Amino acid sequence: MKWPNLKHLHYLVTLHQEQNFHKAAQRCSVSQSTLSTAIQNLEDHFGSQLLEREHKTFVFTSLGLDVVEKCKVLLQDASELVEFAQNAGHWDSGTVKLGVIPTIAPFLFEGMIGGFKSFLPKLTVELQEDTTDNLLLQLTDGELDLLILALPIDTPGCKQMVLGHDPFHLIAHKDLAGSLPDPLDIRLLPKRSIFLLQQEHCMTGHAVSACGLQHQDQVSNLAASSLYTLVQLANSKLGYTFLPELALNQQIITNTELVALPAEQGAWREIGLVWRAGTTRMQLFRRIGEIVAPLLPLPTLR
Amino acid sequence: MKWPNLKHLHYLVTLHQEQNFHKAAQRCSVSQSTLSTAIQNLEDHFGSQLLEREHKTFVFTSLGLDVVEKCKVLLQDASELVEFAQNAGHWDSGTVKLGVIPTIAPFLFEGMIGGFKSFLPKLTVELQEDTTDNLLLQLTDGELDLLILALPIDTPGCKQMVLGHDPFHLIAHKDLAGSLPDPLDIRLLPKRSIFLLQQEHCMTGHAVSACGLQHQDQVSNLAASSLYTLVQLANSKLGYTFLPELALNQQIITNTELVALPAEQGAWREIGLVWRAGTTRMQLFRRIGEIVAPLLPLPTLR
DNA sequence: GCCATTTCATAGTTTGTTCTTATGATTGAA
DNA sequence: TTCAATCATAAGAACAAACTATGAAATGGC
Repeated sequence: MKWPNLKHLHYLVTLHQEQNFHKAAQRCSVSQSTLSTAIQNLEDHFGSQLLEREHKTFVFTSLGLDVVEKCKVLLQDASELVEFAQNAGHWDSGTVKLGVIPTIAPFLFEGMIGGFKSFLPKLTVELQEDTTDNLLLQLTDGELDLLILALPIDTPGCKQMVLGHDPFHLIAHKDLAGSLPDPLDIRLLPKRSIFLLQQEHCMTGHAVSACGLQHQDQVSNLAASSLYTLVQLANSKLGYTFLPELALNQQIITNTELVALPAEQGAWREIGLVWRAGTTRMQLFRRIGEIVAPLLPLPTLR
Repeated sequence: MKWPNLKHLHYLVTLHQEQNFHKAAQRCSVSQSTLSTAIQNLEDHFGSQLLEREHKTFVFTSLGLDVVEKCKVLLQDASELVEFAQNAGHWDSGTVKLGVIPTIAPFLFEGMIGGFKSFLPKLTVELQEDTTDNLLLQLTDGELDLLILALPIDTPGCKQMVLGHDPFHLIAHKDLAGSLPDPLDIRLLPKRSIFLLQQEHCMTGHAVSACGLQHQDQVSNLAASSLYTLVQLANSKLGYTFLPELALNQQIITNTELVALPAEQGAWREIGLVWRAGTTRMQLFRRIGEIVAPLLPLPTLR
């Protein structure tokens, strides 16, 4: 058995990601020619074509694509092995690359960093903020190890662990709050008066379904890119919005003219951890869950 | 990320199996010093001890043992990747290392070899005969790819596929057959008159449970090591035995004075395939199952 | 159409890693 | 004490992987 060189398999994966020899070589800190010959050597070793080259351009063959996928898994496993050995088997040390969505991250980072420092002092945590879709891609590619997302969401090949609930609140300027229907019925609000985030933020979908806003005319066409924008819009009496309690707890509407009104029963999103099925670091991830859970809003009985 | 050399990880696994630098080096076709320094380099790379050396002898540290286990998995995955790429994605070529238990192997080998030649001509099959326990160990270690076993049996981490039934028959010398109770009731046979295989053959357990022989005095203390021995014992009028129909179909009692009597209803073993959960070669294994199944006894309605 | 640019392949050389042989050092058995 | 077994170490040979420089084919702007 002639074993392939993991470094060269990594070149192959990077080439697939960059679709360009030069850029891939740069990312691997080698010269373009090194990467080029390494790929050719892999093809020789396998005795089959991974790329179809034609006139200084190339496409991956379907075998090549399959091999890339398998390489990603193999490299992931190899790096977990090295991490494991380097941490001398200590489950609570090493590095965790943690991804968090933007509607959770700013309200949780401070508490998490403190919690990790106290309860997992040997652990290095690298935090990364991005949308759910991007984070999930990076998770399956091994670029991240663990995600904090809003659930429910479909995560094929991954395991979820629910950490807590995060209820939505209707946010209104105090001058407008008095004229709201009582009991609160969102369907009675003016057309286009509810501001939500851009579609790529999963909170929009969760708020829509949790608050029964499907097919409703009340949602504004203006889509904000952050919760802070929503606060500004509402504070300018331009309309209403929804914010998660997590954000309210972090004083997001302090120093504004806004008031928060409990949305209807059952209007919440769940917050949970997501990791690759088949990771070897479940014990660590569970511990992280135990640290994060108390930072989430307490369940209120209503 | 500095990637470890898979060849060196293989050295480590071999050292663990041989518990001796010299022998391990021989098996890897390198010099003893090569292996010695490779292991030390691995330790440097990991920054932790894999072996405790003392006075020219050594033991694996508990970390070392854990690393060995992970290495086995990694090497297994790597070799599957290489096989896959070398077969250019052709599911029906390459090599399958197939293990079969001794109470099945001799009666199936001829038909299997013919079947594989006809229906999977590009496939190389390496056959190996051993007890269930040994085969399962080799399967999980990646030394074998696929097993043909008698079921039911517990196979953690593995998937099973039932191929067919193999009914047990009571075997008696023709001079003794007339004096058997009618209808046949095994509990009426003389004490210690039934010969079975040694305990390590799973057929013993299957015959015992299928024929209701638990806690029965009829089983002899003499434990045979092969079905051929059982035939000899029965043929010498020393007592009775059970044989699977699979063996009878292969003329195991031709040229003897023996007759086969159908054992009671429900007295059979199942024969099935077993492979590692998570293999990438299921399609091939299913095809192999389709080739082997017709070689097994036809289900007879009784 | 022409020239600059982009892109991947190839050649020759340098660098670095891996392996071998030879040797040393320690232990236990004869 | 001597011999055999066992693992570690050192120095140089063999091999693999990297770099620089260059070539060749296509694309795009002028």
